[in-house]
Order: sequence, then C-alpha cells, then structure tokens
Amino acid sequence: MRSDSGSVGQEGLSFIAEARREQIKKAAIDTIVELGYAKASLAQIAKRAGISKGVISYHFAGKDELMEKLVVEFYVAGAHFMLPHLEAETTARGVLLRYIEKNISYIGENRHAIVAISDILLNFRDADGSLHFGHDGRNELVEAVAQILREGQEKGEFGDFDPVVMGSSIRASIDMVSAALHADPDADTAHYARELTALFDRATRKDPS
Amino acid sequence: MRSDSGSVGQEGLSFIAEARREQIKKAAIDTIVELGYAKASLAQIAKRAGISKGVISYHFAGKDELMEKLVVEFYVAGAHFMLPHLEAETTARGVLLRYIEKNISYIGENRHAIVAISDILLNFRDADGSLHFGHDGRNELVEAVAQILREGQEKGEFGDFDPVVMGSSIRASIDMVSAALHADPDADTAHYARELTALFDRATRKDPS
Amino acid sequence: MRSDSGSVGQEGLSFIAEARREQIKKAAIDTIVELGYAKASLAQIAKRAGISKGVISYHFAGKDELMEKLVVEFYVAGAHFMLPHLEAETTARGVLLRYIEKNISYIGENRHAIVAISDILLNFRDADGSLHFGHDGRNELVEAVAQILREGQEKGEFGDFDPVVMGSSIRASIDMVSAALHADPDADTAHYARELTALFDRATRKDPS
Amino acid sequence: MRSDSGSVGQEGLSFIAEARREQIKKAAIDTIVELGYAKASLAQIAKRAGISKGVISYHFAGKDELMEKLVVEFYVAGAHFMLPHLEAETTARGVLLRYIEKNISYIGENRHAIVAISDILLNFRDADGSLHFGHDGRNELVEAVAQILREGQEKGEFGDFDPVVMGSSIRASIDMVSAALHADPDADTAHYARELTALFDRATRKDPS
DNA sequence: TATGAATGAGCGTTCATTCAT
DNA sequence: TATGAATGAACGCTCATTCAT
Repeated sequence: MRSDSGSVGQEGLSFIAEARREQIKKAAIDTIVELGYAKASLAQIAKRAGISKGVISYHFAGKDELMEKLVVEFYVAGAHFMLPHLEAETTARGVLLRYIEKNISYIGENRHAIVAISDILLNFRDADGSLHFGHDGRNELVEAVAQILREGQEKGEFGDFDPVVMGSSIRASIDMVSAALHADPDADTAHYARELTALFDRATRKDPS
Repeated sequence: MRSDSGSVGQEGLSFIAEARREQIKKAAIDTIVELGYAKASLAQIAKRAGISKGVISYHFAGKDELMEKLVVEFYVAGAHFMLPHLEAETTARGVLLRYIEKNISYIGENRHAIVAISDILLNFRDADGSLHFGHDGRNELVEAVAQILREGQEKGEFGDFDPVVMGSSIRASIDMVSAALHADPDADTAHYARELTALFDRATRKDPS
Repeated sequence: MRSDSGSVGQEGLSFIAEARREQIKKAAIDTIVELGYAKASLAQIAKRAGISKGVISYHFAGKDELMEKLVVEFYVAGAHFMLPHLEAETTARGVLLRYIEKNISYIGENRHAIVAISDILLNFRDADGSLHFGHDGRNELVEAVAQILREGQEKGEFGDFDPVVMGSSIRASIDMVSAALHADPDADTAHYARELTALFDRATRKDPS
Repeated sequence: MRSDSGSVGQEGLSFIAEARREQIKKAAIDTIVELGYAKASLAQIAKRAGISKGVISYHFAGKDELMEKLVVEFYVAGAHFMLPHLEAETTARGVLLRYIEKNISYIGENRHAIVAISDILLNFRDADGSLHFGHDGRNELVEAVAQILREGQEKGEFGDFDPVVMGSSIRASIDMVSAALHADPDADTAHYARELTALFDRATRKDPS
C-alpha cells in the first residue's frame, strides 16, 4: 500500500484524517518560519490552519510528535529525491559532486520548509533537555558522506584527508546554504552548487605532486 | 587585574557586584548548555547559581541584557585572542590559515561556553520576533574572511572562486567544530585545525594547470 | 433577551462564554470593592469566581480589556437608563433636576458596582502612566451638565454663574453619593436626591431681586 | 525647641535625620504626582531623592508610615493655615464662605502636593484591604462643615436643609478643585473660590418667601 | 547612618494539554 | 471528528522588606 506509493502518510488513516494532518503540518511549517520555533505555539499553528487548538492534539499525540514528523518526513523525501541521481554515478568523485549539487537543489526547491526544519533541529528538545535530533542524526548524515569519501580514497580518486572532518565540512557548507536562503530567499542556489562542488573537488583532489 | 586588563567587566561596579555578575553569567552558560536556550529560564539559572531569581533582575536589566552580555563579551574576548596572531602574518594565505587555526584554538579553549553562545545566537529574538543577532552579525564574520580572500586573489595568492561562498564555507566549517565538541567534549581540536587548514589551503590554491 | 435588547453583551459568543464573561466581570467588581483596584489581581478575581487564573486570560485579551469593559458597559447602561427620563422634560430646570435625581437613582440601584467603577476610573493607567479614563471622560460628563445649564441661562430659567464650575460641583456632589454609599450601603439615596435637587435648584435660580 | 515652632517634625530627631525625612517626603510626593500611587515604589522614590532604597526603610517604619505622614502633615498644616481666618469671622455665613474660600486658597498654593495627597487618600489601603483613610477621616471633614451649617441654622442665618448632605456637597465641590488643577495646573483658583462661595451662599440662604 | 545586595512573594501572561460536548 | 473551554505550571519581572557591612 504505502511502500509502493511513495506516500509518507500513515497506515490506516482515512483520507480526511490524512488531509487534516497534512494541513496541520503545512501550517506548522508556516508558523515556525514566521515566528520561529520558540513562539510557534499550538495556538498559533491552529490559527494559521484555521482550526481549533484541540484538533492538533487530536491528530498528533502532542506537539513533539508533530515536530518529529515534520523533520523525519522532510529527510525521507530528501532521500527519495536524491538517491536516483547518486545511483546514476559511477565514480566516487561523481557521487560526491552530485551529492552536493542535488542536496543544494533540494534545499533550493524547499527553501520555505528548510527554514522551519533547521529551526526544529536546533531547538526541539526532549523533556530531559537534550536535543531530540542530536548528534546521532547529525552523525548519520556526516557518515553517509564520509563513506563516499572513504570509497574514493580506496579507489585512489581522492587525496589524503580525514574523511569524517571533510564530510563534516561538506555537510556544514551545504547547511550554510539554508542559512543563506533564510537571509536572502531569492539567493541563487545554482551558484552555490557550482562554487561548492568546485571547492570540494579541489579540496578532495589528489595532490598534483 | 580587572582595571588594567583587557577584561570586559564594567567599570564602577563593586567587587561583590562584579563577582555576582560573573557568577550569574557562568550559571547562565551552564544552564543553556544543559537545557538549551528555550528552557534556560531565570529560575533555572538562579537555581544553578544557588541564588534567588530576583538577584538576576537586580544585577541585569533583564534576561535580554544578560544574554546580550554573554555573546558580546565572548566575541570581544575572541577578537582580543586572535588579532595578535593575524597581525604577525604577512601573506593572505598565512592570515587565512592562521585565522582558521586560531579560531579553532579559541573554540577549543572555550568548548563549554561556545555551545551556549551558539544557542543564544540562534534563538535570542527581539520582541518583534526577529533574531537579535541576525544576519548582520553573521555577515560581518563572513565578510571578514571574504576580505582576506579577496586580498589574496588580488595578490595572486589564491585561485578563482566566489570569496563570499568560500568565506561562508570556512565559517560554517569552523562553527562545525563547536558542534563536534558538543557531541564529544574531548575531541582533538588540533586535529580539526590541521585538517581544515589543509582542506581550505587546497580549496583556495591556484589551479596548477 | 440578549439579542433583541439593549444589552451590552457581545455578539457571536456562545451562551457559555457569555455567561463566563459575566461571571468574571461580576467577580472583578466584587474583588475591587473588597480589596481596591491596586490589589485586585487576576488571581484574586479568579479566586472569587471560583475559576483558574488562565480562564480570565482566555475570555479577555488581558486585565486591561476587562477593566475597560466594566467601565464602558456601566456608562452605556447608565445612559440607557437616564435618557428616556430626560427627554420627557420640557424645561432646562426640569432636565437638570431630573438628571440629578435619576443619576442618583442609578447609583442607588448599582451601589455595589459604582464603588468598583470609581476605583477603576481613578487608578486604571496605561503603560505610559497616564490615566486611561482621564480628564477627557470626566470633562465629557461635566460638559453634558454644563450644556443643560447654558441652555437654561439662555432661556432665562437660571441665574448668572459659570456653567462649568456649577456643572463640576453638580457632578462632584452626585459622585459624593457613591462615596456615601460606600460608607453606609444602606444609605437613603432618595433623601440625597431630594436634598441635592433642592440644593442646586436654589443655587441655579435667578436672583429674586 | 520643636513644640513651640509649629513644626510637624518628630521629637528627638537630629537635624540631619529630620532633613532626610523631609527630603524623602518631598521625593515621595514628586514621585506620586509623576507616576501615580500604584507605581510609586520605594525604588522610584529613592531614585528621585538621590538616595538608596534602604534609607527610606531606615527612617520610616515602612512605606505605609511614610504615606500616613504625608497625609496627616498636609492636613495639620492646612488647619494651621485656615484656623486664624475662620476665627476672625463672627457669623456662620461668614465662617462658611471664608472656609470655602481659604480652603481653595490652600489647595491653590499646594497644587503640586494636593495631587499626591488625593492619590494616597484614594489608594492607600491596610493589609485587610480597607482604605486606610476611610470614612472616618472623610466624615470628620464633612462633620466640621456640618457643624458650621447647624450653627447657622440655629441662628436663623441659613435655610432648611440636611447639614450633612450640604456639608458633603461642599467638601466634594472643594475637592473637585483639586481635580481641576490636576487637569489644568494653571487653572484660576480664585475664580473657583468666587463661584463656589456664591453657589453655596445661594444654596444655604433662607427661602425669600 | 547609610548602603548595596538579596529575598521571596506576587504580578500579568502564555502555553501544552485535557476534556465534556 | 472537532470544538471551545478550562487547567495549572512556568515564564520574566517588580517590589517592600531585611540585613550585613
């Protein structure tokens, strides 16, 4: 059912309920973009969705579940978008450059939502105060890049460097594009993609000794 | 000590008051590190300082002033730390690599505070909802790096790239070290410094064509 | 009842909400009568209403709105009560004496609320420190009386005096009845009405020269 | 020393202490005039006096004592001012008209302080919520006027009216002049004195039947 | 005497959550 | 399903008062 449709909806929910959930998620993103995570209260989200506060509690176990869903679905959709492009590449260098390029494309095409997602990532904390999307999630993303780099080093395509540090730098630079879009929503993402692919192509290249 | 040093303490305050202010600022940083900015209430800060809530209001005009002080004093101290090293360099490349290295040193030596400072930067908002330390502050830092890069390009030390994108990538990579320290407080910052200077040395180098 | 009457209730609110608002307004008046404006906190009002503090914030935008509503609705209702009686009079003297009499009647019938209303008038201040119901409101009431007096002077019904000073004295004397009721809730308002109409009938009469 | 000087200061206090007390009282009046009773905190009063908050607590048992002193001393001084003029009159009518005239004079000469005094009278409450200067004080003033009126009625100088109601009206009208001064600090008090003496002369006169 | 420092209670307000309808 | 109503805790802040120095 779900698995072949690409849908991120939940099993066993009526269309009406599913539509409501989507409406609420959209309103939540709009609210966070506008007011920031800290002031994005359920009341504000409900107001923007044109519904009553209680509805949100009805459809989601709580504010936390709503936030979690927003982030996870954003990343799942991102993976769906990027994977085909990466699988078409044959070299590690090709995969890396395409990864950077398409990741920035995805950010550019979701420049509205990305602002909210970043805000949630940095602020959503569990009851004990620890970041809900802490280092595990972050490490996972870095590790995916590091793996590409390691493979390239083994194949002799890349030079000598710490793949984890390089991977972290790449991720940080990609995420920086989100921040740049926040500052200037009309920024040219293709320009960032060109510059960053060139930057990290040089940075990962074998020394021309 | 205070009066003749580069200390950021305020003139005209008694030693007792100054000590209390320092104690409160330290407690504020500890609290933010532990609970995050959003949950770092005056009550929590006071609890960690072992004082009553009202004391904070007595020594600071309000929570906002306290937060502002934390950030500004951190950056002022950072500039004090870095400037002498940069002025000792004669080439743009030297300045850039030293900038990266010493910035990471400063982060490493303040690995505790940096977590709180980052959190404040990303979350402290004015009454109108806009980030108090918004893009102006961020751009200022990027622009300082971009200026180094531009000079190097003019002198023929660096290759061809957009200095603003490169500068943003450098800043993002340096800030990434803070995040890495948050995940692993015992991380080897010198290793990060070596890897990142090498990375951006390659990335900014003239094409060997 | 509500919908077709001159009621001051708001349209578009459910009966439950309207009932709660009335209950809160009543509790607010009771609280102010008992403790005075300065100590009439939302907590005290809620306590007397037997509800939680938050309910007041739910039904009113804030304490200020609640206070404003109390005063405005009291005056609107007062005007509704008095106007028909004044319109039935044909002479300025008749209007004046009826104004005094019926105003005191209204006070007598609302002897409880009037205490709170007076307290609000004298103490409710805006954020800038100025009285919310300042001299403009007061002058309006005085001016209404002064206008009656001026007309009577023009028609030759009254003697020679400054209508603003006389009007102020009349208003002050009427308001004094409120204070008297505060001291002795069982005071005979009809007696005050008789004495004050006679007093100002003599005071405004043409000299019998 | 003190007892024959007419001073209202306290026995056994050094000149320094007495001067401090006067300074604090003056600052208190200024503060209440400017901010209103409710916002006239000890901190504000101390600020205007150029001293520390604790000094007030040192010289006065508490805020309440300070407020009490301000009011009582104002009335004592008022009696000092008025008595000689009243004792010079030989008829009840003369005493009444002089009372009104000189009372308004006193208000006019203390138009600054009177604003604060009125504010205290209306807002200073005891711990149980009751007005500290409640009906007893008010009644005392009214009763003084009523006594003049009764004597005049017994001597046949005045007509037939309830002396308490008439006395209340007179007091209310005099106090109204304070309010008028609050609205317009440059108001012509002599004009008010002329109009109100004439008004109550007519109102108390024997019917010319 | 006078001070600056500290306290602790109370303020108005916001908010995630619960629940009867 | 959806709603409006209510809760109760926490928030930043103010203040009269206390007290060691």
